[in-house]
Amino acid sequence: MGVSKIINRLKALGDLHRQNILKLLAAQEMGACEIIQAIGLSQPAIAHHLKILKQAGLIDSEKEGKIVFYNLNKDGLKELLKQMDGFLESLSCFSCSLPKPSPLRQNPNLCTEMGFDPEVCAKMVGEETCTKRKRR
Amino acid sequence: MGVSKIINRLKALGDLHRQNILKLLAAQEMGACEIIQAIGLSQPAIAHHLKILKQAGLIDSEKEGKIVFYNLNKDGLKELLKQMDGFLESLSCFSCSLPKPSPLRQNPNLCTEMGFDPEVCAKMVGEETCTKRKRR
DNA sequence: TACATATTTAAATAATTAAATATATAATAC
DNA sequence: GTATTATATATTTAATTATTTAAATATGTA
Repeated sequence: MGVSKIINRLKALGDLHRQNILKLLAAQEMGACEIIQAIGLSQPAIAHHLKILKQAGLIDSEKEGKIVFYNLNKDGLKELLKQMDGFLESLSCFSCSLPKPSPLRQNPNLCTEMGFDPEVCAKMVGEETCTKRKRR
Repeated sequence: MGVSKIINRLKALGDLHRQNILKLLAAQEMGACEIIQAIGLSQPAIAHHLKILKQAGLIDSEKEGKIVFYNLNKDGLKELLKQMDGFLESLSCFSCSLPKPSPLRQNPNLCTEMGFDPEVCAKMVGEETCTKRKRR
């Protein structure tokens, strides 16, 4: 359950309604029908947002009778913070190293000639993305 | 510059192409034309993504001659981590308090009767959102 | 004039939403 | 007990809206 990918969590958090739902759940546990009333969207729309938040591992649900109760998944939220930290770490955000200058600084014509080193690209974002496109 | 809202930053980060651009810039500074070749999207599409990242304060740009060079905005990225931490803090993710149970636990009929306390709602997500909808 | 990038425009795609429908549980009638 | 009705939520469908994209155009620089 606690293994949602960071991209899904970021997308889930990148919506104001969903952020508001999280804020409500921070105040207290809520049944779905309460969330509908509080947010003011239709029942299917709320169900949709709750599903996205659940799949992202940001909330939990528990059914009691005909009511489904929702709560924050604090572990999932904390894990997202760790994921963010790891992502920024991978971008060397916490090291003081100055960025390596682009080869274009030395030779501005390089852009039309050969462009960015495909090996470095493949290393950063994966083969498929980088080799797909042929030089013009 | 360093004051982008968290929602814009989350939206900016919630796209795989844009994450890949950040990863490329972690390896080195790049001219826009290099990024185009590395990612394999059209020039206008890359320009669009770069604009979104710039507006979110996640990258910087510097023009030299006809080439625009892009770099990570490490301060912006670090600030986002702080914003995330603050957001989770506001959700009490780091306190051990058990969530207050929904009043529906006691009285399952409350949902059709009166629903969620409008005052708590307003406090969490703002007046507009909560009072808009009239009780049925 | 040629090149690098940004902007505008229009098309394609994806996300959001509400209406309609389906499922499950509870309450009531018989 | 079984049937019936009502309630809570999920799912499906279709419409709307926002995002992404490429083609065309504009701007700035060598």
